[in-house]
Amino acid sequence: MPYDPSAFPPFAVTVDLVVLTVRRHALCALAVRRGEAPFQGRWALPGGFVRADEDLTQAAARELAEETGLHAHDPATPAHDNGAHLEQLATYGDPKRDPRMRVVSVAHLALAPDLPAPRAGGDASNARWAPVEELLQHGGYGRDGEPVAPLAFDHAQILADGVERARSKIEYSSLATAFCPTEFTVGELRRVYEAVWGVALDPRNFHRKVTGTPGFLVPTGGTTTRQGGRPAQLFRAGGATLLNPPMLRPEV
Amino acid sequence: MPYDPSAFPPFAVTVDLVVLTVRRHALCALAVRRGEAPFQGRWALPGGFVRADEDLTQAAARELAEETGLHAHDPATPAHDNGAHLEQLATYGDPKRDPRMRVVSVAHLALAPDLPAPRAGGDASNARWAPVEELLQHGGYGRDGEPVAPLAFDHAQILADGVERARSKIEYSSLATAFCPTEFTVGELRRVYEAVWGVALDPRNFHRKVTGTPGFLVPTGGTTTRQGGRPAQLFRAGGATLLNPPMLRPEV
DNA sequence: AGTGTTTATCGTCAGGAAGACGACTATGAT
DNA sequence: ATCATAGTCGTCTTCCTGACGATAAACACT
Repeated sequence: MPYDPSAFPPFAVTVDLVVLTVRRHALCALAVRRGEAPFQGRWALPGGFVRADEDLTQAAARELAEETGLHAHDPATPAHDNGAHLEQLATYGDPKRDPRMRVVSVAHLALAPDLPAPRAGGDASNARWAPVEELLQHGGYGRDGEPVAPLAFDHAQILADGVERARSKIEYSSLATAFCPTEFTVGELRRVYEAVWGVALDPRNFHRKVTGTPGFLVPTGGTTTRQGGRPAQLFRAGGATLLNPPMLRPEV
Repeated sequence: MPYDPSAFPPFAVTVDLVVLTVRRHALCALAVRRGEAPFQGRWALPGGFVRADEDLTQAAARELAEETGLHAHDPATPAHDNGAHLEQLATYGDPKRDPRMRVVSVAHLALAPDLPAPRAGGDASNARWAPVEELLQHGGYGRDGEPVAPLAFDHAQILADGVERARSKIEYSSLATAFCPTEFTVGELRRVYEAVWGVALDPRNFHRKVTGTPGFLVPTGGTTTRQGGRPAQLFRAGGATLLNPPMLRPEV
């Protein structure tokens, strides 16, 4: 039976990106300002159309590189090479999510260390890192006193889903190291957990947990650095990707 | 700026279903035989095109009802009403996954109790419950001596992802009850875990764990039934959806 | 030099949960 | 009556966690 184009309705397929990082003790997401209707001038998640010959992951990696300069490393890549972690998040396909046409968006979640400055088409004023609480609050006013408009489309929902994925996934995987540079201290890793979960963790118990889990952290031998206080050992992420038993997220 | 159809390539969007159940102590998935090319005559996961005015979840629920007669209950629905659990799994969009055209498939995972007999377009010979190991083994021979062909398209990968999702999700959620009828015993629930994980669990420790987790199981008062041996208390799924601490999957 | 501050790291202790199993109970089958 | 089968209750040991005391090694002052 030959291919019959009338047998199915055509869709546009996009990828949207939830790019998370930790800056100044807060979990932040990359937002870009929309230059055109609909939602012109509003903040949105970065994203774009999937090209005709492109895999979904390729499209997400391409958009990520275009927006941040980060190259995603394949989850298969063993060692932490300071590229961003990239994984598929979920797909959003409400018929009315884009008023122009039928668009199905395959959202991806990317986790990056703090380093990069955002750039959207070379124009820095149209891209920024914003604390996720700020992007998710509906109505009210941001830190700068400017009234906060909700994200465009269903991007608030996508962002919330991405944040929730990140929060739960660092419990039982070594994913939190994706927020850290190649070499990092136990304290830096702890501050990642604290920022992502929005809680305070006991430094001693945290240290015991992460250093006691085999394969999670490997000391780089080369040892100290500073962040104030006593020098700390430097580690890099070990081969272990699953954390068993998991790191427990405190209640309440 | 008006909508410009030439700005993006058109895609076909489908939903594919990983429908799992537990029968005769084995984790089984619903497979349908393809009636047309490509992969004519091969087994595949049930699925179909998303309609122009349909949400992705609606499309998955519709396909599920068409193939099994099961109606999915919304995850928001509180009580276990013997409908199937349905959730989005992942999206597959390799440019070459369908030789005819560019198809993006949003796979969904459904978990159902044992009861229903499969029916695909009214023809029972074109649909069956098959143990997932049998569907996933490449080459070799099935229980009936018939040579086993791999599933059509990338459905082996989708099935494997769905099985893995189910295996990990019953660890920390009450999802295993979706494999049980409305009322069930602790032993029946344990046999679900054993079938999904492919391990043996200690009946005493399992009983202590599930009855000791508040909100997980509620006794129906009406109490006994038989499955051989001493009568057991009947329970139904409680309101708790998260299992903390999780049920531990035995190693090795 | 001495003192205070900050962060890192090691240790101790009590409570909770899980694995291993023993023991007892209530059915149906022989 | 005896056995086989499942369900349910306890016990004991071990491991992990949370709470928290104590020490160590840097820097910023005075």
